[in-house]
Amino acid sequence: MGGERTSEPRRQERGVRRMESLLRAAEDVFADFGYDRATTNLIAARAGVSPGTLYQFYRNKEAVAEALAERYAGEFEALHARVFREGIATATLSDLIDATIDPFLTFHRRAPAFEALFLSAAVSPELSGRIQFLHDTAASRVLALFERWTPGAKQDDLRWAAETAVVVFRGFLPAIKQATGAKRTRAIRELKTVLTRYLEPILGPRTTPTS
Amino acid sequence: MGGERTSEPRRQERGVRRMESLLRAAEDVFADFGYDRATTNLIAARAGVSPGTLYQFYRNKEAVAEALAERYAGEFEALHARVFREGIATATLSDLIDATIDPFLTFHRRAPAFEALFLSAAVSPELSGRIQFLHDTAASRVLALFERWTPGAKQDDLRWAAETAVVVFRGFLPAIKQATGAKRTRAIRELKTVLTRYLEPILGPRTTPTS
Amino acid sequence: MGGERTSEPRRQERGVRRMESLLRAAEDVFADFGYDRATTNLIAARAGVSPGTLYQFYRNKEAVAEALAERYAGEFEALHARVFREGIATATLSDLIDATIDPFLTFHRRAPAFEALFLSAAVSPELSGRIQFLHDTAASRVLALFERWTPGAKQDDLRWAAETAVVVFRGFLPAIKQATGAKRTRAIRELKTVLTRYLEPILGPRTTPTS
Amino acid sequence: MGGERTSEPRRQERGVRRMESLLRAAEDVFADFGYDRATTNLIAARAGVSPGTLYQFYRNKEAVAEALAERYAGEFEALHARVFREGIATATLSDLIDATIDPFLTFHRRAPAFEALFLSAAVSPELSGRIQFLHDTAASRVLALFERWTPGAKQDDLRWAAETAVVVFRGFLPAIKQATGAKRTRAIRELKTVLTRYLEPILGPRTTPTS
DNA sequence: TATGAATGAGTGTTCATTCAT
DNA sequence: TATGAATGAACACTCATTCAT
Repeated sequence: MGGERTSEPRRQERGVRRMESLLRAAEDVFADFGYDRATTNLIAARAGVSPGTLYQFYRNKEAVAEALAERYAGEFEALHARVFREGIATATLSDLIDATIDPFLTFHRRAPAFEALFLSAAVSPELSGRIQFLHDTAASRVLALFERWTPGAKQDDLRWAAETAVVVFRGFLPAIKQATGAKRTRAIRELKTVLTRYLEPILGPRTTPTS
Repeated sequence: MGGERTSEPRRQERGVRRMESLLRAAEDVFADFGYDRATTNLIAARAGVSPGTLYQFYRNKEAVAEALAERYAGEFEALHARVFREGIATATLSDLIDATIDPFLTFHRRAPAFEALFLSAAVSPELSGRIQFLHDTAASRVLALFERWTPGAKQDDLRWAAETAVVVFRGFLPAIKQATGAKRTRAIRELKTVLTRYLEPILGPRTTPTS
Repeated sequence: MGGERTSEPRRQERGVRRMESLLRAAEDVFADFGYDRATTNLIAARAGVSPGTLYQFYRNKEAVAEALAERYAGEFEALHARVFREGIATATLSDLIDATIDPFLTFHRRAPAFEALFLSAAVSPELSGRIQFLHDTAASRVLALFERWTPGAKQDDLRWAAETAVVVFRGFLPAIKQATGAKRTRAIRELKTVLTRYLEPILGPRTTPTS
Repeated sequence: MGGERTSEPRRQERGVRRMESLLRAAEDVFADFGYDRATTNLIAARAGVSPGTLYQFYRNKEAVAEALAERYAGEFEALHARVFREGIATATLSDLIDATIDPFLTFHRRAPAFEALFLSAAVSPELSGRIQFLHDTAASRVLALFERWTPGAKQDDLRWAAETAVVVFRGFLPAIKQATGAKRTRAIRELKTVLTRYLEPILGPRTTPTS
């Protein structure tokens, strides 16, 4: 009886581990080849299982991508929650930008397939929707941050500033990911410079957040 | 005599027209589906010919993409030559940015497959090389422009400024392409604002170019 | 335990059976059409499977041909080892020729695609190399046989005699394969007569092999 | 009027020249690639004309091969007529073999596509028939020669001797074509030795032809 | 649940042949 | 007659997906 009981969770556990390893494999493969050129067989092989097994856990290739996207979205969300939490206390705009940019750069370094998934637009309505959602989420979080930072500003200007900040950040990602060492450092510095100079006139240099 | 003369070229003309129509079809298809999901049969069909005809003019799918990329590169180059010509005479940095950005936005609107070709890195070494080349070309042209504009500045700073300007521009492209009407206008304005504010401290607000 | 043991191999067994049936089908098709005109789809169909299945076991058409050639080469080698074994004890040259020719005729009757594969030179470097190797192997085996039979003879003469014997044998194959019944018997007799009369002055009519 | 008259033949002349150059090109291509891998476009290109032109003179690929085969057959026939003419006056069997073999070796060296055409059996009933016909013609010519040489012999034995001689000759061709220099000479010598030793008991060493 | 064999529609590509000029 | 563009039916091969075990 006890054996029966424990065997069930054990199976689920194994299943979870399988899904985990498949997802990791998919991450590798999507990152290396992009969504289109990635094959489910290759993902399965890299996870050390047979093609059939992959389809036991994911309905199809798209579902694998979506599961990965979901995970990314979750981590992204958690990161947002952490980074944009109410009590973000920085003295200067420059500090604010540092505090915001750096965690996201780390995130992107640890999510190698993020670009591959959220760039190949034509994948699926599901995914296309999700990328838009992520972008909007990011923008509205940034907007909220801006609002807290500069309470009196015009909503519309702040909205565009937030949108722009996100666009600039995303635009820099490829250049930053591709660079290493000193070049990477410099590229990041330029990104922050761009944002600082753009945002300063809008947000003010050292306005203190209200809360 | 005239008949003789025109009879020979007429055939080549037909071929040239076919290549043109195939390239236009390829532009459509690549723009709609991306390189990977585009099929040669679909390109041929959209050009109104059979698959074999495509292969009479292009060795394979990659060759079609490369021909299109070549054309884009040529137009890009011509645009560069025009935009970054020596005597670019603008009073203010803002004007300079207008004079530079606008033609490129027009170009990108008229080259719908540009992104599709120059984004899917894994297409071919040929193409991967070309994208890097285009980027470098753009950056060095911008650098030359900056040098003429601000003769005294530190080379390295200008180089990074140029690089960054190109990165920012490219980063904005998707957002601008996707927007229409007032949103598009505003997006472009934000792009220019970003660039202006970023470059002003480096180039000075209204330094006159030497030549 | 036994169940465990057999359950794993059962899958491999199925695969092995498939490879076998594919190879047999390929043998038919290559024999009927030659390498060039044989199609992988036809081979798959004759094996009762879909095209994809063939490619699960063989990388491409050439690989199918090579697998078949490999098998032939193996059987050929085994036959050689058997026919040209040390203690070949025949009283007369005629007997020797009988003992040598007959098994090879049997082999060639049972290897219908042998000619198709080893004749169409342009198949692949792999195959082209193999045919030369087979020929050389045959010739050197025959040479060794001759040397044992006629220890005192001049090496060079024996080498050419061996080469010639192989050439004559191969030359007769098409005529023999095409003939049936009495004609076949007679053709074989003529082949043996040709060889006997050619070799007698070189090897001597009834020299006994030393070992 | 005279102009009209001469223009007609001139056209035919040009046509004949075209057919000639096409045939020569086909000979090259068939020799290099074999019938199957040869393409009509390549033949046309090597003849310096367009594909369409080829089809103006030959109904299809097979017809090109047949025309070439026809030419070969004609030359072959002429060669036969010359070699096997009534008054062949040689003192010894060895001389007879020399007088017969050598011209045919020359012929085969000058007809590079002969093997390619007459080996790929599966080409067409036309061609398959022709190869059989050529073989039979050769055999019967040889038979006639043998009959003149040895009037008293048994028809059936002579017929098989003739058939065998042809088979042996054909069997040696690849080996001889592939060899050069001293090896070629030796290979030819072995061929002649094989034939001499085989035929001597049947034809007698120096029987004089009756006529 | 896991395997890996099996499927088959679809992709890029070729090439004998036709056709408009 | 000559051209070379055009055709389209194959063909080799792939890969997402299913299925028997």
